Amino acid sequence: MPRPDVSDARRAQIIRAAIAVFQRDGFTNARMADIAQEADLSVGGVYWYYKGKQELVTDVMHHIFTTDLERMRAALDDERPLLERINEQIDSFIAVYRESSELRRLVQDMYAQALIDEERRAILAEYMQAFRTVMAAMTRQGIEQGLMRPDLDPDALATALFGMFDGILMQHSIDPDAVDWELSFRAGSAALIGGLMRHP
Amino acid sequence: MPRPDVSDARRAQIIRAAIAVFQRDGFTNARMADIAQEADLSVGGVYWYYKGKQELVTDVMHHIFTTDLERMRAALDDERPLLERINEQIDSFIAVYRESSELRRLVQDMYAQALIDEERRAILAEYMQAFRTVMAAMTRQGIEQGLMRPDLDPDALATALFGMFDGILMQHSIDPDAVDWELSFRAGSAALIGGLMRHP
Amino acid sequence: MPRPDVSDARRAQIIRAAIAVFQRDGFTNARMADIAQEADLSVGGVYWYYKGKQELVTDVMHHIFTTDLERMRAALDDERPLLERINEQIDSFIAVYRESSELRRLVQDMYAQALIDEERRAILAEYMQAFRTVMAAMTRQGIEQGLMRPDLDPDALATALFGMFDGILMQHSIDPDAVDWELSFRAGSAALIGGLMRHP
Amino acid sequence: MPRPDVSDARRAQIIRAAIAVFQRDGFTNARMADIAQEADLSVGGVYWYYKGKQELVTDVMHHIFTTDLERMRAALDDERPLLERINEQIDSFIAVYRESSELRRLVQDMYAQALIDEERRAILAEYMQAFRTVMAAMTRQGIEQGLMRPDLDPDALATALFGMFDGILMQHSIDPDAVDWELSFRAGSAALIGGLMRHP
DNA sequence: AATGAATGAGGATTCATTCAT
DNA sequence: AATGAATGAATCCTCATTCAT
Repeated sequence: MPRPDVSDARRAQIIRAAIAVFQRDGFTNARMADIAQEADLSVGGVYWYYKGKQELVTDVMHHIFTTDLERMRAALDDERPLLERINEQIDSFIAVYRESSELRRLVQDMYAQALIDEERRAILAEYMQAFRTVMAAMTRQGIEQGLMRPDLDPDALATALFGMFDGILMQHSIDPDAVDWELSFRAGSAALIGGLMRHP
Repeated sequence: MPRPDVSDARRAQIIRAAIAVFQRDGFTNARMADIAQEADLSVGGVYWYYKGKQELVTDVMHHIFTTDLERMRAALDDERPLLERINEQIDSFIAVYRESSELRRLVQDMYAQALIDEERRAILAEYMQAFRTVMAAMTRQGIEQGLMRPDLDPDALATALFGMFDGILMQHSIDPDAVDWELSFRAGSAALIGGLMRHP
Repeated sequence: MPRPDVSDARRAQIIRAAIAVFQRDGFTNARMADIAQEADLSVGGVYWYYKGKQELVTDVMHHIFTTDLERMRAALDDERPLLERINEQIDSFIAVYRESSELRRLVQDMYAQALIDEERRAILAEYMQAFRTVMAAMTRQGIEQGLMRPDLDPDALATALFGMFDGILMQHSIDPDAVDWELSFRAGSAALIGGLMRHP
Repeated sequence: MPRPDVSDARRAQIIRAAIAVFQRDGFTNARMADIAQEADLSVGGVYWYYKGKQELVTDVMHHIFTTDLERMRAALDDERPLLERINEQIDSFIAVYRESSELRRLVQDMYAQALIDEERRAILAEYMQAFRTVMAAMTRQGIEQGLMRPDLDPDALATALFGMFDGILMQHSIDPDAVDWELSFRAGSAALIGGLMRHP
């Protein structure tokens, strides 16, 4: 009678612990021993499932972004009216962050890591590109449908919109008391999208 | 006859070296020995002027932001027409980054550091607040002057605008080939500010 | 009906795997996990038959030398003419090495181990002594039979002869291209034995 | 007033300590911390002078062989009678080992290392080749001068002779009580060289 | 003022060994 | 009998910091 395979459970358990420790201490300061303890494992136990700290960091990054990426890609094939979908994207962006704003610490650290490590940079680049692709496609549809001004640059605007969201969260994580991120999200996107409309 | 005090020159020399090394390797990976070498000093020489790595990092952060902070504060007391001053802010933001885009690596790292170290968080928070204050004051003036819609939230919009700039640069630093930051800057701010106007 | 006892087969299987891995990586670098894999067993499976790495190393050493030792001891009771037996020893030494020169890596490693571990030293000492005993006995017979010069020291010459063989193989294993071990064997033993003869 | 440069002294001090520890524990088992302690330094102190354990091992190997190598090479340019020089080589080989027989442990370990590490193999190969070159050159001179039999293979005999010396020491280090290495040296080389002579 | 040799705590990683199943 | 997940002690190496000169 073979024992049930606990590999997936263990890996999940380790990832959960790693996220917790990385959030608290940052990728560089985090110690493997602490991750092991947080995962109720020995150091060697963590190494049974992960080759090393690098791989753990990379896997955490993938793990963090996977859900978001899938949602964004799904939005591309959506058939509903444009403004509805745009607002849905914004709403889901807000919802995700509201539920797990503490993950922001990780994202911030990833941005720093990306400048030093090529593999991590590539992961982030893929994620960002996916978001921009969705936003740019929506703008293109808006232009085609006559909703938006025809002289717009969809890619530049997608970059600006994603940047706005990201930059607002950044400020919130640095100074939570001074920044009402949700209000800024809504005000900023309303103004920005308003500026795109043909007859505002 | 006392020798001339070279302290300021030395500190500047060390800061310059530290910026170079921090940019290349990140705050955490950077080694004091490398900074010393870059500054043409011995390790002990660096410690003569700086208590330790922490202080050096902090000082670099202050140094990086000081110029920007002063320019922004000056804009508040400016008497010229609003749109002119807004555009000037945008232009100078662009100019600064164009000349020293490699400093972005440091900023990104600072964001990560801020989540771990309270003192560094405070420095960043101050800088961000200063920018938002300037932008919000301008929006308030725009509303008072009847240029902009009266239902706007100046603070939220300032957060959104600063976030947009910062977020665009973030994307550019992660994926330079995929992001035309200057175009995104101009397209984004045009749309955003356009959305604020009473009669666009 | 009890299952057939596979213990001996398993041990042989493990020894075979251990020899392969020890040859490749050396005793110290070799990992139990690799030996287990090579033996198509789990790590725990190896430990079922062997108390630990130490015992495995020791057993491999015994295993390697057993065949040689038995052949040498047989030569002592041989009734054939002296020179014939000497040449046979030399030929079989050559034959053994020709067929399994890769085992030399193990022997070399054993010599190093012997200096650190007393039990392993004893195993080697026994093997070497057996060879010397055979060679010395032959020399004594040669002197008694009037073939060789009466002033010879049989033990010293046995040491020299065994050393010569061993030392030639050592050089070959270090620098295979520079050393024709078989030629050196034959030239060396011809000269050495020639120097022992009464009327050469 | 600059302090005197202690680098050479320190390196010598570390090498001395490393030799002691390597002799006692073998290259692989030896711990950097023990070497540091033996050298009256901290671990970091050792690393100030040596990049790592590898470099320390390599340097020790070079250090051990340098003297021998130089003596051997000098013998090639010697103008004295052949037999005198041969005997001198043998005598000096004996003298060196008599004074530092405990170094043999290191040599033995090097042989084992050589099978695993290419750089170390090359160091040993160079040393062995140098010895063989000297011995072969002497044999060639012996043949040319009519002292030795013309059908000899100088290279093979050089290999055999060096092997004999090395192999005798090997046996001595494994079983000091059973092996009179000096006697074996003299008996073995007398017989071997006797076997080379034209009119013995 | 400045040097740079020296310190030593800290952290990632390895691997022989164990043991619940 | 056999598995293989899990343990944790051991060890190499790094680097911020100190201090005698």
